[in-house]
Amino acid sequence: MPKKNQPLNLEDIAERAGVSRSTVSRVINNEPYVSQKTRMKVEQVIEEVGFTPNPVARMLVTQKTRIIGVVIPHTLDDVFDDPFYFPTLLQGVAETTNANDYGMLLWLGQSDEDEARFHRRVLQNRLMDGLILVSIRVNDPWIEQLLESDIPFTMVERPRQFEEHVSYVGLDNVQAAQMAVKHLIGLGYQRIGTITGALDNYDALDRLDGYKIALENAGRDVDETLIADGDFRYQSGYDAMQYLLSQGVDAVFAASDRMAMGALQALQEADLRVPDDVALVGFDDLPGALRSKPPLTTIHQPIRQKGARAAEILLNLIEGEITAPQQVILPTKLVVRQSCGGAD
Amino acid sequence: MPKKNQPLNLEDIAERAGVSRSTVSRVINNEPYVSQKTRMKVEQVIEEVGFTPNPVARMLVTQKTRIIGVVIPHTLDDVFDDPFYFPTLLQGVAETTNANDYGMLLWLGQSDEDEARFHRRVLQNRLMDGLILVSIRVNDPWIEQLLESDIPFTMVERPRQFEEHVSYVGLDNVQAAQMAVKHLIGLGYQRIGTITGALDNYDALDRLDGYKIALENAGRDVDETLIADGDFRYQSGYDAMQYLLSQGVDAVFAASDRMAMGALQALQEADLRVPDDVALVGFDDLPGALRSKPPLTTIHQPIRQKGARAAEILLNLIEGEITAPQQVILPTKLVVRQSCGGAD
DNA sequence: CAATTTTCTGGGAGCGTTCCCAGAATAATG
DNA sequence: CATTATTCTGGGAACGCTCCCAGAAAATTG
Repeated sequence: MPKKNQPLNLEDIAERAGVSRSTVSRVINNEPYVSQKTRMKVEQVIEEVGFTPNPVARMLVTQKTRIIGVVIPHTLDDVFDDPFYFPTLLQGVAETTNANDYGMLLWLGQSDEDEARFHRRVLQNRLMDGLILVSIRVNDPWIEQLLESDIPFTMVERPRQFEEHVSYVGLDNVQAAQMAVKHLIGLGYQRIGTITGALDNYDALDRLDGYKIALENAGRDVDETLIADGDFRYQSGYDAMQYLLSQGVDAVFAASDRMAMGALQALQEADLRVPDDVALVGFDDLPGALRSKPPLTTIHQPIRQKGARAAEILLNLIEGEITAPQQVILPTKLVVRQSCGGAD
Repeated sequence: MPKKNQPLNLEDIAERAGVSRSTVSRVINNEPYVSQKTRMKVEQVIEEVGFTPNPVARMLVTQKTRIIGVVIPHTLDDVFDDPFYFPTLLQGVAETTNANDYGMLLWLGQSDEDEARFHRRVLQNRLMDGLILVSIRVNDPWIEQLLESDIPFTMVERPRQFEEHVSYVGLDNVQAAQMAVKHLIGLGYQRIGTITGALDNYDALDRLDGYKIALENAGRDVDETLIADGDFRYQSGYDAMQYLLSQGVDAVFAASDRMAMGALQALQEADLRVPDDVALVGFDDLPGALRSKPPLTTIHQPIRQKGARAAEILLNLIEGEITAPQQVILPTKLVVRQSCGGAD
């Protein structure tokens, strides 16, 4: 028998096993009401010919694809100045999807593509049971559109709009930034500046808030001239640090490690020592933070878990295990190294 | 009219436009033999209700999914010591898939998952028209299995087995490594060592070959004691450098920038100056190479294009534009910075 | 052991498309 | 204006599953 390249189907298996299509289907889906004997026979045939049911046909009837989308809009160049974050997050998502036999469709916004087109492509492609939104900008229409479309989705930042209607896995950014700044205050620094992340980003806003709150809690005034706008990237940290030096600071909280490293560079070029002349705290705890000179005091965040949890919530939403939006805040912790001083 | 949440189908559109299902299908697929008048009418209705045809139903009949898979087997921890590579490659792939309205299904092998299970999940999931294989290890069964299964696929490294049967986009690694080492020779270094990549990786093998060839071409003997095994990662570069110092070297070619940076660290700790005491050349031209101290001489490779081209070839293969396997070698170039000396 | 319940099995319908074919309408021909 | 060629249109069949229902077989009852 010439086995032509085998798109076998249920009926073929049924025939070979001497049963009906329906029975084979029952066996495959582990349904009850199949006698032990026929079940074994069918399983044997399936094993023999290496049959896998056509997922597309199944999707068509069940109206479920077992695919989730991961959307990273806007060009990645921003995100990728810290290329560590994104792959780690994806690994977290994959952890969950792999374990639950879901697929993961990745949507990367292209720099030269207009946003509307990208939105349409993703939203109209009705191939996904749900979506994970990564690094959504403040006021981005994604959230609203998705809420209307009633496609289940989760975010990996705490949004500020629609917060109670949206599922997300976030950090206690405010709290974390507060910890960092409080630590600097505790060490006796007087003029503590900050380098913010891109202020169209939810995390950046929260970290800035945390900075302010920490100062206020310590009974200090927030000096707006000590707040330098950055965008999470190395270069912006470098530039911001130069500005802050002109303002006079003795400590700086940077909203990302990449910026802290940029700041470090600026300080070194100005022949200033860290932490003796200026203390530095970052955020993220990148692998490189450990190796910088001096090693960077920073806030550790569990990126991988963020992805994994976000995917878990999404799957629960999809499978109707839960129906109300779910919000999770993952813990961060302050990792004290040498860049903030006070260790000795 | 209470618009219940709208899974409209062709027939619904047909009704509203006063035509038949078939005609609507023709309009959507831009087929001829539709009168201008009805075409306009149908298009208007589609626009009005915002209809998109169900992709799953379409897949079922056309037997095409317009989805490609990107497979990164094995745990990513290796790959992610250099997290830059992988996202950049994905961006390249996305460039092509976005432009051609394909989706990109990402498969990340999980560390705790056995390989066989992973293979099955990806191969049996007949949801992809083709695959891109990233960072496949030497002798990995993937290649053979895929060749048998006649699923179109491309690789982003030049494999050493089945080379003529496989489509790939690679680098002229041998040539590139040769350039690097030749450059060191030209600068007069005498004891030139190398730190290899993980030797179960095709690129690593080629780069090692290039190193040897360069020495031979210069009429020198290859001294095996000056070849230190690394695995592309920072730490391995550090360790290997310490070994090479014990052997006595005045220049080192590292098969990745990450390892070169690790080596740099080892050199600094040994109070040796680069390039005065030991010269260093890396591979990859990571963004960080520019910022290391001293800036790293390295081989630049077009990662993003690699992804884009691999995807292009795959789509051609899928759509039958080409049928024979296609091999592409992308150019690399030597970027001379300070770490190799001779600049002044 | 007849009557009822329970387990098991097969076939029809349907998911929403595309493809194919036949027939209607229109245009081009002698 | 009859005939042929061409454009246009609609409906059946198929893709490969799951779901539902009805009927057969087996197990459980009084």
